[in-house]
Amino acid sequence: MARKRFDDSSCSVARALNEVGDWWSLLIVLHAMYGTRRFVDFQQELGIAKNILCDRLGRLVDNGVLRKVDVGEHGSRFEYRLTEKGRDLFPVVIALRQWGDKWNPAPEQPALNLRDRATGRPVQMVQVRDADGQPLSIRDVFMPEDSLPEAKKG
Amino acid sequence: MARKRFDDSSCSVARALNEVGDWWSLLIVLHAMYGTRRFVDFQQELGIAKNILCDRLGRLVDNGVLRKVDVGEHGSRFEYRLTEKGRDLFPVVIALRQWGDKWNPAPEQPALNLRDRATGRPVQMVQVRDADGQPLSIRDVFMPEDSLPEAKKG
DNA sequence: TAATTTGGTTTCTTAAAGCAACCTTATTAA
DNA sequence: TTAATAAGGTTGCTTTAAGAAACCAAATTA
Repeated sequence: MARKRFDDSSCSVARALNEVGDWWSLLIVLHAMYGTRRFVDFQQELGIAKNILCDRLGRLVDNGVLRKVDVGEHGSRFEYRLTEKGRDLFPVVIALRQWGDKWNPAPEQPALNLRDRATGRPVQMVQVRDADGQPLSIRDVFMPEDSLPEAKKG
Repeated sequence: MARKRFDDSSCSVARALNEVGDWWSLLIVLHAMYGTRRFVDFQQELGIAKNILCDRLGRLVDNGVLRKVDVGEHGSRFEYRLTEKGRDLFPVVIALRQWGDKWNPAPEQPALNLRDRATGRPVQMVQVRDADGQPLSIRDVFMPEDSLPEAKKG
């Protein structure tokens, strides 16, 4: 693969993708949000090779997305739990799932049915909103000069 | 790499990641949202190898995220423009950028400063919201049985 | 005490990423 | 009018990561 790293990129999306932008990491986070915590459970649910899972869990822990908790008192039993940073990926994951449900629905699979625990009502589509809460499309926004990526500035 | 494909996965996040979940695709979409349309511009802005860029653009076109437009009348000049499906990734990209700005801010780089074109006011944080528009954390929601991923059902 | 589970590590193979060179068709410059 | 450059690729080679399978040690369970 010889992947390019983006650790030092001036773009925060690139840096974010460096942490969770590979094939597995975001799926691991997703399953962690579904409630998975144990190594073997991730392995079975995702169908991921153990060495890759090791690597990804370690990387996610290093990046502060998960933390490794020693359970079972004297070693050899661990749980991987989302940190606040990891839980903060909630809108990203849900937005991605809603996009997938909309544009590549599985014929036999129901779309995301995420509900407010308090009221039982389904959640809204994740959207970019203006200060008044109105949804904005990409055509409705602009970015001041200083927010554009490097190469576009000169 | 020998990557596992998720085309047939029952999880729409996995299928979404199959289309835009690699290292480059989402960055290409991001730059397309910033206004980039030409092959050479993507190449220079992203610092991506030409063959990889070719492959990714072609894949994004195949998947209906971009469309290739013939400009310059008689061939050899093209533009890659976002489709509606591509533009629909707006909340995903913005949520990811906001996450990156929050958790891995670049010391010298300003955070995302995206503004409503109509009012000039900054956009809100992208969040999952209940039916009344109130932000929900992952702890505030639940998923009915039929929305859980395969492996958790049995 | 033996078998199994958990959470790994090691080795090997395969395939993708990245680099550089090359190529064709237009356009621009001399 | 010819030469140089730009756009948009393609090809071939090298490096490196992904994936499969085997192996392993500590702890738990039978």
